[in-house]
Amino acid sequence: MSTRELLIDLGESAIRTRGFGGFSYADLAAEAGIRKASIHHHFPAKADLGLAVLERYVARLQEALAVFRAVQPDAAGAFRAAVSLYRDALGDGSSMCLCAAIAGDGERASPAMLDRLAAANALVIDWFAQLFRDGAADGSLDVPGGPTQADALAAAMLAQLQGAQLLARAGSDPAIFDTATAALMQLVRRA
Amino acid sequence: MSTRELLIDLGESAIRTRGFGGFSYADLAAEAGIRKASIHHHFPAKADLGLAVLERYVARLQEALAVFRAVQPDAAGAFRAAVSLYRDALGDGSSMCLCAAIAGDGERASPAMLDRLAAANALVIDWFAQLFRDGAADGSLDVPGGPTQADALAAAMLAQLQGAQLLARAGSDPAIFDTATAALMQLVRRA
DNA sequence: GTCTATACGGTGATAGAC
DNA sequence: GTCTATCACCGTATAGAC
Repeated sequence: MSTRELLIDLGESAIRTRGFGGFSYADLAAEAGIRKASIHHHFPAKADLGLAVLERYVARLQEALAVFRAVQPDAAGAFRAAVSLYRDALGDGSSMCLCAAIAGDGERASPAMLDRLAAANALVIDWFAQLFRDGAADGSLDVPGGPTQADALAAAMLAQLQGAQLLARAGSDPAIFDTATAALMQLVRRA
Repeated sequence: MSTRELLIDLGESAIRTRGFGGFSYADLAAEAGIRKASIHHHFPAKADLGLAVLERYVARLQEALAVFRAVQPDAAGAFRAAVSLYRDALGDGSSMCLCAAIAGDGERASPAMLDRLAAANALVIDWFAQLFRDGAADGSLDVPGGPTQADALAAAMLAQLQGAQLLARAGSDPAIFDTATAALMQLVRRA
């Protein structure tokens, strides 16, 4: 693995556990086993690293969501896979998905990062909305309000997932995520 | 108003818009019109200020929730009032409720603050749980799953509200909050 | 690509005068 | 209670040798 890739890995992990403002090049250098100045060679400014982390993350997220639709037999299966994705992002309870982590720590991210963040949220919401429409059509999901409510429900779904991560991390207990998502999952899942 | 109170006001506002790690004594001093050292007189360490902000906030939150139950004719009214409280916390779209803000910016808050945060979340969840049980009993709320699901639904409700704030701030648009909460509100509100 | 060395502002915090 | 002055440290970032 290239040093650049390693730095993106470590950067993503750092952002997801401590926020974009919660780590320094010194931290990263120690973890990577190189010096601060070497990081600046790959990412001149911290915002450059943040953007690289975010862009790779969004690309992977988009890919993962597409795979869910491709390999799962129905909308319900893809839905469960997506919820698992957010649950897994919690790790031991100190981490969150990158979007929630960046949104969480205020305005420390660069404008370019905030743009990508908004685009990433929109991407996920659109994916859920389509999923709910398909699920209502194929009968695998019981969408309250029917297909017309798919868009609002999709935004609610993402808010639910990110909010559940926030609660779980505040309580340092990943199990909180399950409690906080069980209700909406039951509503959307056919018995 | 005492300087101490003023500092707590400014501190709360700063935390809710920029996170606990997102403001400095220098910022606060400029806003308050005094010097940094004067702030240290009232709050020797930044964690002291953070704790004071959090404690006052929790006390006020508890009071507000109690008032909702007292003045609203039924559980549905109190429910709507609580949702409005979280909606109003957004301000122009750059602010969040204190709990979401502190939970959001990683581990910059002191252990004492994180303890209070967990307690505050539990307080709100318990309030919602009781509300849902009462609403199911008085018929003003249509609680999915009935009173037995009140606890899980209460956690989901708080996650929904905080997540909706996160999304709204990420998009710099308070209206996103309404979209992201409409679905769950419809589920819980009797037609 | 990585290093040493350094610049420079910001940060939380303290001492002591008024 | 507020001030000036000062502190040690950490943050991002740069220059230039190897």
